Amino acid sequence: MELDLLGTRHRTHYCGELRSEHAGKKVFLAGWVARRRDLGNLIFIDLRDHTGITQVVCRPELSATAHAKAEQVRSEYVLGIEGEVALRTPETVNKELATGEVEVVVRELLVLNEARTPPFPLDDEGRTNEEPRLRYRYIDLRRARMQHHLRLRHQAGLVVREHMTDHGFVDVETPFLTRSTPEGARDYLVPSRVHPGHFYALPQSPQLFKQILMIAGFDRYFQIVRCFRDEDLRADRQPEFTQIDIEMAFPTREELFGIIEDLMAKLFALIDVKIPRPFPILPYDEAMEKYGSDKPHLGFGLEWKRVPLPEGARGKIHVSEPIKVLRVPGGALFSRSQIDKLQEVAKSAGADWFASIKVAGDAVPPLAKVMGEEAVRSLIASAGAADGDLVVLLGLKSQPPASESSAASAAAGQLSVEKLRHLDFASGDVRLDLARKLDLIKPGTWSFCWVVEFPMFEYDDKEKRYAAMHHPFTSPREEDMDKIESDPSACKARAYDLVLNGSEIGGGSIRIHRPDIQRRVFQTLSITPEKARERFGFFLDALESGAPPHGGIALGWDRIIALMCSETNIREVIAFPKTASAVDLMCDAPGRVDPDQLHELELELKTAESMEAVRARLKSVE
RNA sequence: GGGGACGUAGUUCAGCUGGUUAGAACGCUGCCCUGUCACGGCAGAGGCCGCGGGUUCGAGUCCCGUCGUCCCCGCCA
Repeated sequence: MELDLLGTRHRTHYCGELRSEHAGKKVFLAGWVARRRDLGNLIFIDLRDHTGITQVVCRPELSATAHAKAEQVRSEYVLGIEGEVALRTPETVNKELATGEVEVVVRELLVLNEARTPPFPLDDEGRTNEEPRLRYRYIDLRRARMQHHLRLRHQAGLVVREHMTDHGFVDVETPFLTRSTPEGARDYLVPSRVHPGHFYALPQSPQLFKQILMIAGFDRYFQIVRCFRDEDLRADRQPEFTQIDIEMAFPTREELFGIIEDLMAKLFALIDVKIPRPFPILPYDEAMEKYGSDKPHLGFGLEWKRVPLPEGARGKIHVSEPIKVLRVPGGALFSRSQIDKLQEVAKSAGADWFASIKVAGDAVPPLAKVMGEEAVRSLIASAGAADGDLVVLLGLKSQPPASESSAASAAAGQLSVEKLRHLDFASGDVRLDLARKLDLIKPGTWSFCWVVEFPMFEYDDKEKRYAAMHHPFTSPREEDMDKIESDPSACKARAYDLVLNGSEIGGGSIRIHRPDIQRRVFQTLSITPEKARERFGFFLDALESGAPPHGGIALGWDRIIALMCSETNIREVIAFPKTASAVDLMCDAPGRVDPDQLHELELELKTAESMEAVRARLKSVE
């Protein structure tokens, strides 16, 4: 159809703005056709923009041209409407609509653009699958929900910038084209045309840059920054994601926590949530014991305890110590099959020994037959269970000792650090499963906490070496400095995570600012001085140039916004996200490139076919 | 890299132990309709049942492979 030109006309109001007090006003609206109801000689059009919907009415007696055009109009056409705001008669008021007391009577209708029939309905309340939504993201983003999420994200960004600025933090941009540092996640590489055979890497985080900014005397830095990781995706992980990157010189942990807690309070005020402060601070080991997680959900009870086997049970069951006990209030009412299912969860979580005790009056639990009544009673007592409760027991089986008295077998009865962590994590899975089954996770709960005192090092069984649990620039606690070499497993880090409702939304640490300590940490991590120089030489030089004590944190922006929007998937708060296989369905990235481009970069593809050819040649040589 | 779920009309789905011409709702197209707002009425169009192979007299349905989407583990702050 023939399209109209906007000319010099300008919009006087948004589609969600008009109220009864505008009655009689001449207005010009612009927007998309959400719906058209053609009653013959009377046509209603719901005109939509990001603010809402206004009903416009076309009558042939007022404008035959406008009415004729309105007959041709279809969903998602772009219209300009000139007309008069009219009060609706009481019986035609639409209470569902903010603008429902009025309508715009059309004098002139401009069809500014046509539109293809939408590939899916826009008012589907989330029923459309993600694949078509991502392919036609420009349609999907027109929905009120997506508009809300991205606009809230914008507002939240303003809060961050204002808050950080008020506290003396300076927004400094750091490079996207940087150097590959093969610690941690896989890098996205960018070939250099000017330096053939050399590659930039996209930053996994601006970690070293922000530390260097501290050395450079910026004192306090922040950035809302994109980071890149070439790892497999999840509901809460994208190959490119955004973090609020923060670093400060001469920090105390408490000061940083205060700044971040204030920030969180301001952010959640945007969704009318008042969050209690200060946030609880949990040492890592306590979080692992009680909640079986390094990102515990504190929005409900159910706390595990590590306990030794009761005296009487030793030798009767072959389980390493400690075991874990949990009181489930009211759990004595669990059915046999409910308990069986719990056991399945425990086993698939990695706890190979599971038992439960129903506490019901004087009834003797079956477990007493195995370990004796005394032992059972002592376990009930350790769990703090009372009548009507269920006590859940979790453990890892031990090999029956070969000879009673050998020191080796005594040690076999005790869990190693790694095994204990394994058992703790299993208990955490069971706890979350119970919470879901007992419906303990209430919507509207905003349970923040800090987890602190993470282990500095983690022993990697496969690589036979220690790895940094946070990253290699994290400082050990001052009182643990002597353990860097002597007892790495016991060395705690000055690292902290921010957790909300069982989701990790931030992590950081006080950094190493002294080159001597950095060298010692590298050594424990089996990073030779040569390797350290090759990878981080520039940074080590900077550390030797007057690095102040410093530390910071990075907040997972996508996750925070998703939580604020009550979304479980961060793709819902990212305008143009990628699928689980890191594909952009809308623009079909990644894609092949022109051979000329490759030639310019002096790159050559080893296609599957050419690899086959190479293999065949090797075989013929043998 | 591994495990699980799914893939049928534009969309969301149904399709039984394999059986004749693959359905529904919404959407779409045309006609009718002056107070609708999920408008209504009548008529209609629309399908490589993801793709390839196999089993079978016969496959949307069973088997194998492959591709895609989602979730989880590994991996990753």
